[in-house]
Amino acid sequence: MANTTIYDVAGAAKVSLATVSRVMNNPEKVNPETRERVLRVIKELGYRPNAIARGLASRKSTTVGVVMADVSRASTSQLLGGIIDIAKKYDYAVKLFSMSEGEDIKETMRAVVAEQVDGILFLNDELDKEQMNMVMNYIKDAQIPVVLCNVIYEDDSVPSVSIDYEKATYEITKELLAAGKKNVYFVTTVRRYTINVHKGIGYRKAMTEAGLEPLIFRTSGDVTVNSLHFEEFLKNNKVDSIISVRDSIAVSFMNIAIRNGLSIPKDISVVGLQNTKYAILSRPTLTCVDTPVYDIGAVSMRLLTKYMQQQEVTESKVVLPYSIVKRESN
Amino acid sequence: MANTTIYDVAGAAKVSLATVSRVMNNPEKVNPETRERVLRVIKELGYRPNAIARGLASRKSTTVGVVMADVSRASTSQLLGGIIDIAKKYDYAVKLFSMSEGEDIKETMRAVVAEQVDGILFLNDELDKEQMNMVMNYIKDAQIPVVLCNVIYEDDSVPSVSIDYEKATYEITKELLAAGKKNVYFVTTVRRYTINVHKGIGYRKAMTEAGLEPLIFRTSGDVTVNSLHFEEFLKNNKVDSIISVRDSIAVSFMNIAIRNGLSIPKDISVVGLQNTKYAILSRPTLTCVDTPVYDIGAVSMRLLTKYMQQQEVTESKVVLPYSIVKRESN
DNA sequence: CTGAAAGCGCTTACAG
DNA sequence: CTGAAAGCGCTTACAG
Repeated sequence: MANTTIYDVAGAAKVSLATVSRVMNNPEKVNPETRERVLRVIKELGYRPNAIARGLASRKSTTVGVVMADVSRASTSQLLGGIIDIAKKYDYAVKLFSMSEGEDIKETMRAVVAEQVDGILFLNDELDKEQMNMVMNYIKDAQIPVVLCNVIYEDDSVPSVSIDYEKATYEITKELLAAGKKNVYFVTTVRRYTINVHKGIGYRKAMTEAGLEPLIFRTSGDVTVNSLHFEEFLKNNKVDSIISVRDSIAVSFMNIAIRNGLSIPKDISVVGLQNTKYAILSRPTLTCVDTPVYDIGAVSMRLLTKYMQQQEVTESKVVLPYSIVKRESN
Repeated sequence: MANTTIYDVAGAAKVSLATVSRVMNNPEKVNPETRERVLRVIKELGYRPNAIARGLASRKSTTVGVVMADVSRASTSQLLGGIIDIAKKYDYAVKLFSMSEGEDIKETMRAVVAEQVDGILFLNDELDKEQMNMVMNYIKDAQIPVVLCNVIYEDDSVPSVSIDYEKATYEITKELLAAGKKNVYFVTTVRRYTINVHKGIGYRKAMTEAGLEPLIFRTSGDVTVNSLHFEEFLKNNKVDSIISVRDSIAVSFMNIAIRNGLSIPKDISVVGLQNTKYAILSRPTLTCVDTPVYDIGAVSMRLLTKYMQQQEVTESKVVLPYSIVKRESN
């Protein structure tokens, strides 16, 4: 039972291997009786076609490549959750490729292509414009469908799924301003992730419209590092509210503020832009823009199946809705 | 440049495809001059062998299958981080398979085998004994090397990597008892994950040795659910310390306790058994057994490469060291 | 050291 | 509706 092949099935069902293959791929072209007989044998032997051989013969691997920067980031794993569920539903296998900082990006892309994936889900939002151009051109040359998954890239020809980060951040900034806040800081990462850049644009817009100077504070995603930053920050700046690109950074900020005798939200309002589990495990709980990360993953995967199967796509740039979850921090 | 094949390389280098293949797989068998010539052409054309074709011909896919329950769990993604890094180093591709609750386990295993992976990393610790037996037998029949990654299974013939959860929990329970605690509760999940069961064994042992009755409280991993549980729990029980199988649950507990006017650690000591980011983002910060999850993933993958390449393995059950990180919560 | 040839386990026109 | 045969892009004994 170790390795049943199509020949074994053909032999046991007394048909040719071509017929077995047809039963699996074009059942309607096979006489119902023969079909049933073959199906029975397949079941009996627990036969599953060798995916590699099938891939070579059909020139389709029914595998998608997921290219990401870092799995351990919460958003990455949430995206993966959505991707895997939908991939399973459509019978695609999922191969993972990481592009760590400092590694050869082109080499990784070459590996992805060599693995013969039928489509690519690109989740790495840590590349700069030039690198993105290179990667996208490479994929285009290889003629592999691609969907950007929670990554912003200014080229309308590349399909993508995300939310309108600019608008969401604009909106929540307006809310803080409407509540009478003046010194609204935008706390973002030192690293320039594409989506965080867009959050920043929305924030600036709201501030500028209100006749205020944008106030931006950059810090590390590493909690041990940003704690020290925040002590400094609070000492040197007048601040009545902050908007943080990451929930964990917002929570870290709240902890420092409270330790320094400040009260949240009385002295400072705090909002996050993700709505992860950190937001409900903090004290006070964190008001957030809710980014539907799992859905972004799921929808990307679904969109990619359409491209891989040459189905018609009406909307190549999907913008999912978001909501704002009001909690205790503002 | 879309799809360079071995024939293109052979043609351009004026050798047969067999020689090109040898340059890639057994370079020492090729005349250095020819080898250099071929390598130059490979580089020029940006050639990478079609992984699928190579897989079929060599009957090795250089792919490992990672079988897990749920990607979005923090520990899963951390394990994945270690796995991916090492897989990349050894030139293995990584394919993901999820086994969600209620799905057909055998069907998933059939899929894994059909995908022709060279080895399996099994991360799903949510199966019961019977299910594990079935899965392990299936893998054995298929003759695919497997390593259990942070999963406990009582069969010494199956290689695995984890820490000694029993001992770690025993130790930290002893520490609490040594500090004079009497009502030490073990807070675990309703679901019986294999590693949590082993944590429980260590806890019971310490309690029993101290002549105390084990006090076990089961709750949900879902914060909105366990918050309510904890209110009830605090009302009805005398408790001076808790040990939680998950950091997030410990943090949730602290929040509820503090909201109910209790002080941590003055009234209740709290410790976690993971050491995730939750432990440093809580107020107070959480004392933890530090489980080196990334390392468990990395070491599992390394171990698996040895099996896949028929290298000798001296230690099939790897038990990694852990440490205890003292913070503010006890 | 190198090439011709068989074969990996499938799919897919092509006949019949 | 079914089978024989070619072919997918490689690897690997086998000759030479």
